[in-house]
Amino acid sequence: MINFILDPSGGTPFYRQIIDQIKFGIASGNLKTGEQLPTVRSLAVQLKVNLNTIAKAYKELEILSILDTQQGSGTFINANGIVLSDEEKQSKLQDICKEFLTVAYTYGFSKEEVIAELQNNNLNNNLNNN
Amino acid sequence: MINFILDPSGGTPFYRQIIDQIKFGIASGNLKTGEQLPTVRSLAVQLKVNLNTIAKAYKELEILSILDTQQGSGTFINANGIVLSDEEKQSKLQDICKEFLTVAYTYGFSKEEVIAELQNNNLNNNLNNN
DNA sequence: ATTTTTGTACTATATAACTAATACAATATA
DNA sequence: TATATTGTATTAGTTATATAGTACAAAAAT
Repeated sequence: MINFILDPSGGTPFYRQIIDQIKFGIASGNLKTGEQLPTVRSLAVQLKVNLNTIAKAYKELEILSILDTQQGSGTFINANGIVLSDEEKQSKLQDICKEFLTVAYTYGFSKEEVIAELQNNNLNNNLNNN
Repeated sequence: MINFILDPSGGTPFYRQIIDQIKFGIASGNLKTGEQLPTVRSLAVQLKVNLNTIAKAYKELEILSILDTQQGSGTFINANGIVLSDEEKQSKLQDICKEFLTVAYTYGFSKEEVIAELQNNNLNNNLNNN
């Protein structure tokens, strides 16, 4: 379960706020594998936006294999995060690490600093089966 | 020194490609502190875009204190990465680490995996004075 | 002091992004 | 088999983004 909330200021599009909250919900363990998300209509009503805005968020996450959706029944958290081959996983890992280090270095942080902070971070997830 | 290149396909805006290449140039050590970047006009001619496109990239990096620019003389790599107070630095470090871990977890990577890959990464920078 | 070089500001335009209204289609349920 | 529930598709309108053309302003160089 997760409590969706939209911030109209700040400039971040509604659909992206929803995407981020779902991603963080998974990463933090608040959304479990197989769990059903609110229907596009119910969440649209709750957040006072059009149902297409919700559908757009769900769709993007479905393309990433984060969600699993069937017309008629609903949208669910997919089993094992994003599905990639071993080569793709390794390449993706290198990509996101390089991107992250570039940002960190540009801010003046050292590799040791970021690793220490990562180890200190208590964000955890419920999907790992590596 | 750095060799700018623009990819018209791929959808990434020209000005953002320039920003990314400068950031990576700094993170990789190919751009040194105090080094002058090409003038907005010369780079615009070289890349066959309008000078405002270059100016927009330089401007965004100047706001982040990554570049230092003076009308009449040119644009230069600023001394010490982004300038922040200790509190701001710590907060920023936590922010980017949380963001990074969320992405990593969503892809199914464990904290150990990303730390191992970070340690394995040989990207280095020339700005650290921590 | 004049000219050249450098970044800046203003304006316009085309494209993309975002959100909504509403109709459609597939599945589940009574 | 109807009907309700769920996601999907189409269309439209508004706003934001990206880029360019051109004029302006500040600093350096002569």
